[in-house]
Amino acid sequence: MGQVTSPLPQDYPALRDELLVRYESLPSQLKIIAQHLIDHPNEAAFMTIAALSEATGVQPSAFIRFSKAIGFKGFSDIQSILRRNLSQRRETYAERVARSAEDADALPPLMRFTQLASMSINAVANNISEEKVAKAVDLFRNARLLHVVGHRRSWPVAAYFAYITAGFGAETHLFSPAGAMVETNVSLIKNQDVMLAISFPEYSSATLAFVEQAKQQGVPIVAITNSRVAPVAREAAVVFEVDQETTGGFRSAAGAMALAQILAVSYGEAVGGA
Amino acid sequence: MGQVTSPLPQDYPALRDELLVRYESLPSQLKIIAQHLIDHPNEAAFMTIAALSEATGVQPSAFIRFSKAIGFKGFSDIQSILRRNLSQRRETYAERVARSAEDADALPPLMRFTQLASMSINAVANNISEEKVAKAVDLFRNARLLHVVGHRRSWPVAAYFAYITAGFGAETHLFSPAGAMVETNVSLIKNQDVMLAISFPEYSSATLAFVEQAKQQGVPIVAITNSRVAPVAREAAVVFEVDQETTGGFRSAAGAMALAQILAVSYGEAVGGA
DNA sequence: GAGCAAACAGAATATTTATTCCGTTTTGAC
DNA sequence: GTCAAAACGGAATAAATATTCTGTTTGCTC
Repeated sequence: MGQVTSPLPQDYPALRDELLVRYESLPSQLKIIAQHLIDHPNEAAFMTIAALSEATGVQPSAFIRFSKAIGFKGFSDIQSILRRNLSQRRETYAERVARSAEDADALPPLMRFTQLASMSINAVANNISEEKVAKAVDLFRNARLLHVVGHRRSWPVAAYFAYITAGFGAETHLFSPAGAMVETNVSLIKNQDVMLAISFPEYSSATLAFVEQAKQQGVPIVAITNSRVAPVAREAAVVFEVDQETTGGFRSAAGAMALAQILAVSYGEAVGGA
Repeated sequence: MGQVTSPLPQDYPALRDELLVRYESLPSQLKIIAQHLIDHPNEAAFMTIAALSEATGVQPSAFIRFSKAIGFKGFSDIQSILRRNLSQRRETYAERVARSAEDADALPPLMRFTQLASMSINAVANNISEEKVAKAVDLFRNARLLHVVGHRRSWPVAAYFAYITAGFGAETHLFSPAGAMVETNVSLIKNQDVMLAISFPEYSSATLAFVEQAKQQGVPIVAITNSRVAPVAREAAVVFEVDQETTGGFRSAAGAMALAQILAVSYGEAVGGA
């Protein structure tokens, strides 16, 4: 009792700092609690211990051990700090957007991009059809090799799709972004394959070249692009349109990424991957 | 019982409207309560009935009468509405916990992922701060070389950021995903550089190794990760937390992508790129 | 101003929620 | 491997909080 100890945190910033300092020295269950309080202070502020226990998978009694380990009398002391902090909260995103509803450009600059991303995703949510996804997945699962092509800003989408499907055990071939080994890449395309092509304006000529190679080999194409009449769309067996919203000349990749995830996970479920 | 009545408010705006409409027709004590809830919804959210009784000078039992007069079963129902309103993120998070089993999977399967993506982006929008972005951008623009590291599912995010900043004329070095040329990569890290590290569970050991290399060279780290106590966060000068919501074990990359775009475009504006 | 219905205060009760206790398991040192 | 200390899980208990109940008061109608 008479030992030297840092004073008990009285507000949330102090509490957070204290937890960050102590984190490494805490036992496993208490680490989970500390992390949860650091990552989700607002939720924890008005959840009961039972609910937090459910959310974290840690027993209620551990929350008391945790509180006492930090120096508090009980968990309620910690919660009251969280609650005080919450009552001085910032305006939420939705409120800020609502407040500057009409003059969209009056949005805080950072908000423009998150709003853009939301719009992009909503567009995907509204336009996607189960049938098309099923059709694409059928092509994927019956293929010998699954080629994925995308350059420039479409490259991350391609890489994302390739990563997830590879995790499901798919034989995936992601075209490397450097144009260097074009021939090597092309020579891999065989009759029984399928190709996912992702292409947005201004359409990369390299992507288009690969697509036409595939087409000549009789390989079906699944396209993610912005328009039914985009170059890759005309060659494709299945076309997913993602209308990329723009603000100030910047496009959001969020919709295309969400779609890539949907296709990849649907594929995974179809092949019974974990 | 069998009478026509307006449906019970489910969220705070609806509750507030309902109270405003009914206000004049309420008896005196209940008027006081209604006014207090309208004027101080945030405090009321986590006060006990006893505390509210003290604050308003109205007996506890009146709060129950009030709740029933509006149509609720008890005052707890009203408080849960106030609490949901207080932290918008809690809505999604706690809902997931509360009805994880039945409701989440009831959504059309494809919708799960777009909804997940929206949640992920909202979380970013709510937590981002102009100061942190400015700080990160400052580090980026003053650096000799801008290293970008991310593996596995973080790789697309890294590639996206690298692509956009390169377009603004940044000297960008994107660590190649194959572990092959580790030494070559590491030897590029010099004193005057900066590193953007993107890392989510399960944290790639390769990413962490690069980060520690950079740290030893005195290179400042900007981290995009899921928690303040994540491995890369502890080394970093600036930490952006992106809480990756999950459904059925799948994470959405949408939030991280949106953040990468924000950072990249902010950098572009700072250096006056087109 | 008598009669009646609605509203009220305060105590009693039921319910929920935090905390303690203790036997078992895990961890770390030798 | 053995032992001791620390950590843990889960049931039991204590504390708090919400809700109900009852006798009393207020306000309205005639």
